[in-house]
Amino acid sequence: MPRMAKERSHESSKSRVTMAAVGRMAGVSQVTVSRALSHPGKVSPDTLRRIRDAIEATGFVPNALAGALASKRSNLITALIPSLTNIVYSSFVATFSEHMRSHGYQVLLSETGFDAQAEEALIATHLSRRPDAMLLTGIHHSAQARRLLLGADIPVVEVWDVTDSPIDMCVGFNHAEAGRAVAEYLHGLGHRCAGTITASDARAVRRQVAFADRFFQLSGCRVEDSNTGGPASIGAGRKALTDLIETRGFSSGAIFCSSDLLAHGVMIEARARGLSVPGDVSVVGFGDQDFARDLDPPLSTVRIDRLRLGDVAADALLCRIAGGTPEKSVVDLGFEIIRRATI
Amino acid sequence: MPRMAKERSHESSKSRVTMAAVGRMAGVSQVTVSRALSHPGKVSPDTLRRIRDAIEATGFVPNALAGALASKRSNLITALIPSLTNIVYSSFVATFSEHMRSHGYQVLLSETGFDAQAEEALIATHLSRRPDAMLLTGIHHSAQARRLLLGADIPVVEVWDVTDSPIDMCVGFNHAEAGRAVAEYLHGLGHRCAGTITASDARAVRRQVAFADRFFQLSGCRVEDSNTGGPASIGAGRKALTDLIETRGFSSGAIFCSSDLLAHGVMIEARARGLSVPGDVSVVGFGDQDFARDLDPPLSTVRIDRLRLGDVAADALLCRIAGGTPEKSVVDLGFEIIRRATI
DNA sequence: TTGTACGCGTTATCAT
DNA sequence: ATGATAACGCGTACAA
Repeated sequence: MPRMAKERSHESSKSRVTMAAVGRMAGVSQVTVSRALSHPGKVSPDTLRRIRDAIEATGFVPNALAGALASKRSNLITALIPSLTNIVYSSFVATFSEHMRSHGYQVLLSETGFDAQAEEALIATHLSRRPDAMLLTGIHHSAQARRLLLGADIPVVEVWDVTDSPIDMCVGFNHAEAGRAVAEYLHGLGHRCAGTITASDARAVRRQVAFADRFFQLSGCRVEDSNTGGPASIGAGRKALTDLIETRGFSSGAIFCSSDLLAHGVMIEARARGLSVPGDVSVVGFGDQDFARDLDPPLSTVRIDRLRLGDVAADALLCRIAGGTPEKSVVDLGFEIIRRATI
Repeated sequence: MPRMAKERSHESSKSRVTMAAVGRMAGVSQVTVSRALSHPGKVSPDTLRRIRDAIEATGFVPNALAGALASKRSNLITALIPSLTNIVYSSFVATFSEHMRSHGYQVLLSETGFDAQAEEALIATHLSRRPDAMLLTGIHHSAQARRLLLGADIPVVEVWDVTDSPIDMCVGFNHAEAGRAVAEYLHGLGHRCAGTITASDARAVRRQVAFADRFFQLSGCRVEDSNTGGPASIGAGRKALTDLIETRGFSSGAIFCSSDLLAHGVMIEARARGLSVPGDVSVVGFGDQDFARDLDPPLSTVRIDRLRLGDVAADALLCRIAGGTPEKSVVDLGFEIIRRATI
């Protein structure tokens, strides 16, 4: 009994045209197809044409998995951010991604939800894709996360914060300094009473604590804080002002919010309560989101150059990938207090 | 002269511990390590322990590229959305990603910037990673894009719109219907004069056109439109109301905005001009973003169940990946007009 | 329960 | 300018 040709036991129906197939059609070997794609100059114009025709005809799309496996370069960058829906992070990562894309890299993005355990798990998953570099948000990571990263031995940039001991490189600003600066600024403007509204974000809390300490130091006024217990939103800001007023004895003064969104909520709630801004309550946001200048009155805030942050982080990674050493492994981009009409 | 061992010409310093290495340390072969990871039940408890110890000791992270190449399953889903910073899309994709993650898939995300050419290029790049499925936003794609997708022969879901001829599956709602519904709703409320404010988004424009046609049909009022010529924002909304009033002769009536953000801008600008909402101008947004209910007055809008959209799209893909056939290849999720205090 | 052999589709090296 | 060949690190089939 004749043995039948063994069937492919593994029938997947996905795209199956390979460089070898393209090569056959063009009358060359697989290697030449590979060369035609990566070093067109090293292939004769005539074969190049035939290969391109064959690619067109077959709809060939190179298999980047195989390429990465063979070359040990995935052209993949991995990024972990706390939240996709928080525009502060998404706008930053959009810049970062575009910068990377223009250099031939794709960015694999995941949300950690501000959770270090989730981050750790994601780091492992991401590393399994063998990224050429990785971006993390913040400087606090689980011990295992650090171990994994160190073991992976790829460029890593931590953003939105600064530290003397980055895993590899870091780009951001000092949150405690920012909190203190706002305290000093408000005090300098004559404010003697202040409250804070803070979302549940560790960096926001550090700003708040620094603000409260410094403001107390300067004015002797104990700063009441209302923590939203969740992500920043306009609704959370309204609730928090209510909380400050109704349960924490806040009557008037300045309010430092951990985000512009909260500040916006404060403005709405204040108006609804018949309180004037900045007459009865002054408000300072954080982030200088684009709507801040468009509110009425325009919102005072702290500007972080998010786009620059994205670019600097991307450049740092690209530099290290190229084998270089960045001038500084820690870049403090600083911040800027923007005075508008709410203080 | 003795031949020296050939050097690895290809020194990359990245993580190089393999299953084979783990196997050596545990005293088993590479396959057994592979099995220990994917089918722990098929490995004796004792070797399983030794393998796990070895993994722990070496910090082994499996190479998903090699795995995908061998198994023809990448556990990667690719998604293309117009904008990362537009919360309407980012909140949807966050749900989608989380849903996929919980099923063992990672999502590779890119922004098209509402540009079909950019989309086409991104589709090719994404396909090179051999995703197990793909998500696209919208139903209009370049001919080449369709060709690529069809050739890739993977599940595809198109979201945020519906059509009778999806590439594969589609989940969304009918934009023209939504525009008409708002026109009818406003007319039913007694409005006889209306304007529109529209961002430069093809779907938004389709809603606007349908709205204008229907409203004219019902009331005889010619609907003036102000197109923002860019993405939606509060600032754009303020400008557009100004434009409507100062250059298009709009004095009072209802305004249908293509997004809640624009509507919010309209409310701010109206107040700044001493116009009352909804007394002088009534406003309807689109999207029901979470802040809509927190504005003062609360914003009327059209709700799209974005989270459900993300879940349904994910389930559709998962179903097809599992080899099943979804009950319906086109799912119309509809929309809901939410009346709050601005109309 | 475990191992051997092979193939996945590409890049790198060396030879022609 | 082009090709042959050997990795790359893992899954799958099959044998032991």
